[in-house]
Amino acid sequence: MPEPEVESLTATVLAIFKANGQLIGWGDRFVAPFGLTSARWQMLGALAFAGEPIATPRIAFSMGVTRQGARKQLNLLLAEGLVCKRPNPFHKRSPLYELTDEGRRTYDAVQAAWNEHAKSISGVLSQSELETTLGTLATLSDLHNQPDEAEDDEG
Amino acid sequence: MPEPEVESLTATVLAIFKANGQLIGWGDRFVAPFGLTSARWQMLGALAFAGEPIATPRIAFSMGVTRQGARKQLNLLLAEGLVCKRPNPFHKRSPLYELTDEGRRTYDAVQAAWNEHAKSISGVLSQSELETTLGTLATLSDLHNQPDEAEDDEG
DNA sequence: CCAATATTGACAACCAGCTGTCCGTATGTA
DNA sequence: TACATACGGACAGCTGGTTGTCAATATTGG
Repeated sequence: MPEPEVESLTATVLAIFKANGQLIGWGDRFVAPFGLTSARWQMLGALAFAGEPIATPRIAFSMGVTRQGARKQLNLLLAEGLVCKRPNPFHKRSPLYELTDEGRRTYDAVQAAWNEHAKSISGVLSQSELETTLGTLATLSDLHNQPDEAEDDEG
Repeated sequence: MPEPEVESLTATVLAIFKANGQLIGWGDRFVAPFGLTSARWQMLGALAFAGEPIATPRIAFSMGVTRQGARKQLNLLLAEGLVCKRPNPFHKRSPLYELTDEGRRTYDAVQAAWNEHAKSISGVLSQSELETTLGTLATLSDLHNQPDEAEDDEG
């Protein structure tokens, strides 16, 4: 039987895996009426959050996925007309991406629905709980990130 | 700009996605020397935790994945000799699974290494933080599980 | 100006989940 | 027993992530 701190950590990691699976599944069902999937919703969100045309590698970094993973979704969203390319004045082969009007409308509609849902469950999760959770998740992410991509060791 | 409670929830969900990705990647690297992947490590862990021969659907439920997902890993582990079938006296087509000696040895070795790692980072995450996080993740999982398990508030 | 190196998109292969379908086996009920 | 339903394995196909390789484009150094 391992020490209690090891058990807590193990349980937390397993809970992350489980929550991830549940949330992906729920998200897929949630945005299906809008013609989206969890992954595309997330990508639209990253583009909306960026606020300006942005290239693939930066989007990938901001989402914590690889360049190729982001590229795949970006190309799919491009084919669906939710995202458009803009020429990158600083790089001929790496265009910038931004939401189309339709992409923006779709995203806004989904966000309105998400806002409703989030408010409806905000009663059972206190702000401080969420912030503690956020901090723990950030720490765990940080402690297990790629050694060559970014090393952020302060302390 | 959404309300703060909605923002916290959104940030937490995104942090779950990110932590999940980082931990899967880290786990793959961590157990590669043992000839495992994150998914197989998890499966070995579920079998070890069960403590007795167990059938596919129960393992799937305990891991929060589908029957088919669990079955796939189980068959791969079977082919690798880390897991073995035992006849199920109550169901002819659904055998029970348990660790082989090699599976047990491999799992024990990985767990010893994990124990080391977990202890080494237990200093930066307090017990109470982990427990709060665990609770939040469980609540989020519960609120977003399959609709036939529990109802959602979508109107 | 040219050579060496780093970035980047495209493509392929792979891993690990999911769903759907088919068919055999259990189970409950009349 | 007989039938209807539920459960579970095999298989196929899809989604979404990963890595590796290659060719084209930037960037840097001599």
